[in-house]
Amino acid sequence: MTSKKFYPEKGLAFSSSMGERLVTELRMRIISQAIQKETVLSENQLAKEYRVSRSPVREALKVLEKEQLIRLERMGAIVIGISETDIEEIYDIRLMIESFVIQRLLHSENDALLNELNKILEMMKIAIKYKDIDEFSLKDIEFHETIIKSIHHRQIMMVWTHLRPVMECLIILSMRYRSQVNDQDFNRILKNHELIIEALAQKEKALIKEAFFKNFHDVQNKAEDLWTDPEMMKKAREFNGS
Amino acid sequence: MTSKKFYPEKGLAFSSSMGERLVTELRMRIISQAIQKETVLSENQLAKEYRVSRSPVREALKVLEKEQLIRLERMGAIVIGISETDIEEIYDIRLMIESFVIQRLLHSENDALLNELNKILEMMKIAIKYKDIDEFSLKDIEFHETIIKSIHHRQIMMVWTHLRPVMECLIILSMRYRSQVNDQDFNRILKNHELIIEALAQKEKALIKEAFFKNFHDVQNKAEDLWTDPEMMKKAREFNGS
DNA sequence: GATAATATACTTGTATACAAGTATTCAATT
DNA sequence: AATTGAATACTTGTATACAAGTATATTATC
Repeated sequence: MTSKKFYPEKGLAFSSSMGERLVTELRMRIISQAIQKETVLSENQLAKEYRVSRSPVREALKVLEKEQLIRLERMGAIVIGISETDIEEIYDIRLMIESFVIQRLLHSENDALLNELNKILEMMKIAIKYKDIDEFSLKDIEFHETIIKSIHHRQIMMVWTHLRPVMECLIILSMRYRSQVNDQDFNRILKNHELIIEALAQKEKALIKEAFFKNFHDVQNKAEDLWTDPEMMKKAREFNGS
Repeated sequence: MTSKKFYPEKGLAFSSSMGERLVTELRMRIISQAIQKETVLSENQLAKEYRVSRSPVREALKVLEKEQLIRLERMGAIVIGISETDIEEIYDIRLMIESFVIQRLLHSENDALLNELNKILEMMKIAIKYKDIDEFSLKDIEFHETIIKSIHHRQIMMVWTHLRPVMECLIILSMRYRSQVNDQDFNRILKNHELIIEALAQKEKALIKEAFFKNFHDVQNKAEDLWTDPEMMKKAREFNGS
């Protein structure tokens, strides 16, 4: 791949194919508006640009279409991108998933889960300490994924898996932005996650819901202007660690 | 494509590529257990079998992997198939989606929707009258899809779109089975759908939920032994209209 | 006979070639 | 000047070729 990468290397699996790398990179470029809405992408053009053959490009475009980031038409793929409405709706789905998961969690043992969550939380703290924002974002997502995984519901997991890549980009960008604007946000996020763990330990539905909602509110609303301000987004896109 | 098709032709879009056709056919074969669990599929073998090149096969396998019907490994794709737990879980998701939709529907105008639903219901009746079971199944799904579409929520729609193909197969097979075992089921299903329309017209939450749940119960539980009895499944698979 | 090395027949990932279809351009004709 | 029509430069869908890696089977060696 030729030009500057916007998606963090460590988010990728060790041995990922060209196709997979292309997907993550294109996805990040579309969501961060480095590739603008309505742009027409063609397989040949992308193949040339990223110095690969059409096969992996084709594969990538199919994935992005399923994520509704592009529209595959007869002559070229049209970039759809992400609107503010989309972001709200994505959090609708996340809320749906996590509500379902909470419900199930009440009826099952969760010591192993709490242990795992504490581990991830500690890692989040370290990431912040060393100002590794991207790592922090990835661990944040891992935190929630761990909770979702714990109920062993394949179909819920599928919905999550399908949603995750896009949400991951949203969170990475949003966190990069915050790290430049308001450092203190991270402390609150850490606190929220501590609260979630505590609430899960007590197994009280109301408490758990409250903890989740609190985190939700914090995550969802804090970076609103990022998505409308091209300058801000440019900064977030080109941010590279500390 | 060479051998007998299990997926109804009319479920396919007019101009679908080899890859798309392959997906629907393989999906149906896996879900209906014509291809058994643990079977190892290779791109070359499938290409030879269906007389196409590796490209469309490859494309199809990628889709089936996303649906968790197969597992792509280094040497071949392993068929996972669908368990009874999976079916339950799929209906969990469907319930989640439809609950969300109901919630939204209460706050919006729905005359156009009711009209559309009545049209589809009438078509379902005609389909039954002429014993076109597959058409009935497809219309049943269209009925629910129409309701979901009506709230204009792209992300909910994405979850549905992702879930639909597998559910479509489940419903098609289940309906084919019922048509051989108990004709009267269809009348009840029709009644359930009438009830849904009426409830939606009255815009009363409790009533709507009841109508949906009633239909759910009927749909979910009636063909349980189909999924465990290979003989039954064989019949459902090879069923071709009246 | 048991084990190690090699040969082989597979597998996928990527590159490329070709066919069929579509938008565009530009010139000829009315 | 407007419109038709052919040439062209694109597009995707599919087939095929090649490289790199992996499992299996066979052979050679002890």
